[in-house]
Amino acid sequence: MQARRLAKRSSMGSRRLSAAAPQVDAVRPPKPESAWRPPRREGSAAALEEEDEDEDVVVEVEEEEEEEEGGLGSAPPALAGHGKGPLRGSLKAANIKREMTFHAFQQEDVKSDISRKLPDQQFLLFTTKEEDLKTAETKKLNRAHEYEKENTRSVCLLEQKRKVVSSNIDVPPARKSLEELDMDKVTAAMVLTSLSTSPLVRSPPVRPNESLNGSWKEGGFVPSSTSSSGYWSWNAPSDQSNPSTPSPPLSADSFKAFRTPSQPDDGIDEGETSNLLFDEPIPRKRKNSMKVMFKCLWKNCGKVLSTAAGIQKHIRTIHLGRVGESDYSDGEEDFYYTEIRLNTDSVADGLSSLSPVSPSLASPPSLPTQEAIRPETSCAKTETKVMTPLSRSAPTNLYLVHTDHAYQATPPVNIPGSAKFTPNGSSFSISWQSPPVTFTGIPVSPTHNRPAGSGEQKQSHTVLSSPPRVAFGLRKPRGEGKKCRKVYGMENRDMWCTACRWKKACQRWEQPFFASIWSWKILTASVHLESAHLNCSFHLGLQCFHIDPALSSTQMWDLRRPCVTAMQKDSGNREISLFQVAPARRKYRLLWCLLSFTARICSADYIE
DNA sequence: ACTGCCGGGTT
DNA sequence: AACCCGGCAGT
Repeated sequence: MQARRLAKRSSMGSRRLSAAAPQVDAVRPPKPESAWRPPRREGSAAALEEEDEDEDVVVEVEEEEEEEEGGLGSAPPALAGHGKGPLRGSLKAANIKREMTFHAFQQEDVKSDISRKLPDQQFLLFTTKEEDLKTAETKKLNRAHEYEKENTRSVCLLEQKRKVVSSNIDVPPARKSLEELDMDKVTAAMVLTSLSTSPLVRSPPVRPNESLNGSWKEGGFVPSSTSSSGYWSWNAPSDQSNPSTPSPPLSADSFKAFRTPSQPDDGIDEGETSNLLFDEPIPRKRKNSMKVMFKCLWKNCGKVLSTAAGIQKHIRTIHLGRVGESDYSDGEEDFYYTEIRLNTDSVADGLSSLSPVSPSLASPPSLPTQEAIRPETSCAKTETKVMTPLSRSAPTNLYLVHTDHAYQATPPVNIPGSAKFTPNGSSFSISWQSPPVTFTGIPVSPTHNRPAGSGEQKQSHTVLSSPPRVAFGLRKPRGEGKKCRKVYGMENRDMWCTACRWKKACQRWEQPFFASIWSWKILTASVHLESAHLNCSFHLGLQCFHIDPALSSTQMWDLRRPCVTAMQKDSGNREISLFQVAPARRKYRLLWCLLSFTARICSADYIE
């Protein structure tokens, strides 16, 4: 058998190579492991520039962005040296953004998010576009009409999106321009006014696009026709909107958390970051009922604190062992905690579930997930349990997916068809978090997006109350999304994701990051690398991303552990702007992932 | 009939 | 663990 198989495969493989090539253009020849050495703070950062140039920019906005570059002014030390460096390129992600309902708006978010969180890190680079923004602003008026047009074209964009995608990493300008600040103020005012603040929602810098995009301003990011692009839409409605928030003014704390000491105040981050995450748009309905909590993601910890500072400290001192520097944060803590937003309504549940202990009990509605049932690593179990309960209240936690098999990692937001909660537990309906945000158009596994299917789900996923109790067997509902077999065909079996190759549930086409959209915070995502090599690919949502070894090798960030960052365009409609991976045992841990598309930073933690 | 993928076996 | 596949179940 084996022989047979091997033979078969080998032959296929060869075939495949040729076939596949096109798709993976982004990928570069595998690099020796050496590439993965632990990052050296300084030097390595060579540039990661992605040359996306070729890509046609779908969005006009981007044009501006690209120009800018100069603004990197205050890049993190690590980056600074590089000069334009690698990351500097503006994230072209913007292109995509348009496609997305979010539009420019999102981009900004992304940047901001990133910068915010990882100030030290390359993310700063992202922030960048500020300058662009400036320019944009000036042009804003002129462009306004253009944007509108674009919006109208949003639909077209969908198609286009495939064409373009590139992502460059921008070096974030450390500071905001005055203009931006003003804009931010304005925006912030708007947002604040409409929203109770949430960490997520910080004053968004006003971007040209944003200004144009009235939809979200209004009460929510309603998918305007433009949004049609539709992938995402905001349903303003619910209060649940995640972002809403937080009593605890996370703002300050939370922000800090993200910021690196190195760039403490630039307001940029804030401004930028503040952008909104998708959440921002949600304006109106924010209830004050939302509460933000911060949960430690450290294995077997699960501690939940009300402030980012608190959780950071907890992580620093307890898990990172930095007692002495308890006050100093380099941002690493960010990787180990996540923010959870609780709707007061559900707070009770959430809290109960939050407790590191016995969460499982808390979530009655949640169906028994396979995971729960399956024997898994203790960690996994723990996480699962904890998360499950949270799913309702704190989806973010769900992102942590631990599976026994990497290939089974569940996308953080895996919403199996009809809003069922999949066994993986991690799945939860998206609705929960971002009630306001509805992911409408994702081509991919539509099923995931539709929580609505179940009667329980309220209109438009808005609320994710509880997973449908459907008695779903252990068997995962059959995925409706694309599957590797269909996509690549039997002939290209090698191109299939490992899960498909092993006849397991396909993950490649899942949309793990959806969730990320709403939770701008670092999320633990299910994203994982398929192999231990840099030149491996990992799947985010629809796309299979290939890590470019070359870039990776040049981009090293000081995360205190080996990690690599790389910018990559995806070969398809989605783009991954930047991601970092750190080796975690044999696997690599995806620390952050930025999808221009989603404009969110995600972190994935792979647990063996 | 085809496809997805679970459950469990093999390497 | 990684890999594979029989066979069930959904389409």
